[in-house]
Amino acid sequence: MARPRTPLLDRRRIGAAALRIADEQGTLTIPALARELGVAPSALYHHVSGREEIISLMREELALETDPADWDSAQPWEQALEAWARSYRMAFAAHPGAVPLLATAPLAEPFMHAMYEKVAELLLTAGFATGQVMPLITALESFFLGSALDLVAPPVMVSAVSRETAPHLSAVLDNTPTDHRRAELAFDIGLRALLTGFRELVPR
Amino acid sequence: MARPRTPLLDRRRIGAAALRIADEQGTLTIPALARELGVAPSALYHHVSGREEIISLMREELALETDPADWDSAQPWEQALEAWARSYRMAFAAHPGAVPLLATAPLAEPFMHAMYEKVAELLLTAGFATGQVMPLITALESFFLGSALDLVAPPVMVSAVSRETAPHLSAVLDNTPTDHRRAELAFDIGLRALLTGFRELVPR
DNA sequence: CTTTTTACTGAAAGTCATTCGGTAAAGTTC
DNA sequence: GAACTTTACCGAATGACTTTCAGTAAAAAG
Repeated sequence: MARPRTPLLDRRRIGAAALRIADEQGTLTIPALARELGVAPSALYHHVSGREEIISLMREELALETDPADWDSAQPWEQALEAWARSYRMAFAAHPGAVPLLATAPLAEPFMHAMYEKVAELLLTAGFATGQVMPLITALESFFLGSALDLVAPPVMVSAVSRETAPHLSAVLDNTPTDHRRAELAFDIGLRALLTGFRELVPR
Repeated sequence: MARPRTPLLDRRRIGAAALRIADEQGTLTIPALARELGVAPSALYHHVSGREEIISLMREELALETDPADWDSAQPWEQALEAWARSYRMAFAAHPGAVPLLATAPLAEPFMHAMYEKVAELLLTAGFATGQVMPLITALESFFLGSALDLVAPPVMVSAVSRETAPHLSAVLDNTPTDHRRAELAFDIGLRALLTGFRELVPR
């Protein structure tokens, strides 16, 4: 019960386990994470500086789950952006319980740079102005993140009393699915709108 | 030191003080909030059920800060939506430190209903199909929330090393402001794109 | 004036993140 | 391969936090 013959922990395993815990329980505590890893809580601090860094590792793990082959910069930019969006969304949708933790977690620089470089090149070759590219990327990512949070947002319920005071809302909600398709529809319509809006921004 | 001659607390004061604390310190703790209110921590539990509810009160306070006169459903729908968006954004931008807490806070039903009812009516009279309205609202709100989170996102820095490995990103970042205009530009371009995208969705 | 309700205090319980000294195995050096 | 240094864990301890609960005295109600 001192040093194990083979290391039990590394940053990768910690991040993956933390993602599992947060996904199942909706929160992340060091004791729970240590239990999942079969280790004492204090052992974690030999590999990470603290809870914040663990959450960053989770975000990293999520980034690794987005299949990079999903979107190639060979395709026309609209298709490539859409593929990026869907792979982004799928990663978050696979871990809804962890989304609140991940929403504010900074992605470590090398990961971010790799992704942004790829998208930046895509948009530049598509003909967008240099000064437009970063705002476009940020706007897209904001939408992705907001949509991820929407995955765990409490569903809007119209009670009987408000049915009279909010007739339009009631009618609208009657025509809105209550299951997972609700968030999906919103994502689809928003993504489509963003892409058509972007198309008109390309200098000709 | 028992019951005060006039109540020191009510839900409104608690929410406002909590918003102040979170905004200044970036986090919210019950002791800090109690101190701000000149009260013992346990006193708060006579007015709210716990920390979660306090955060909802903060969200409520924020909603009250959006000037309802800012957007009238009398205007053409594009202008009204844009006004809604800007008042939404301004409220969040006024409390950047609190954004991470507020991002996942559910807004109490009466507030949400009032807002949604107004937007739903707007979109319905604009001619959108009933089944489209809620996805449109959700997509917009996702973008707003994501943009709010972007307000407190760490700025992307291109270190010297990545200048060679990420040439496109470097060029793009050189043409991107680093101050508050960064998030503002992204919001503007995203909002514009969403609105033009929406316009093409109206059944004729 | 008596009774009940209200709005607070103070102490205490339980959980959590984090630190630190100890320990034995693994790796390194000669 | 022996002596050392380093590594990767454990266990205990600290301090902060959220929440509960039994008082308490003023306010409000009857």
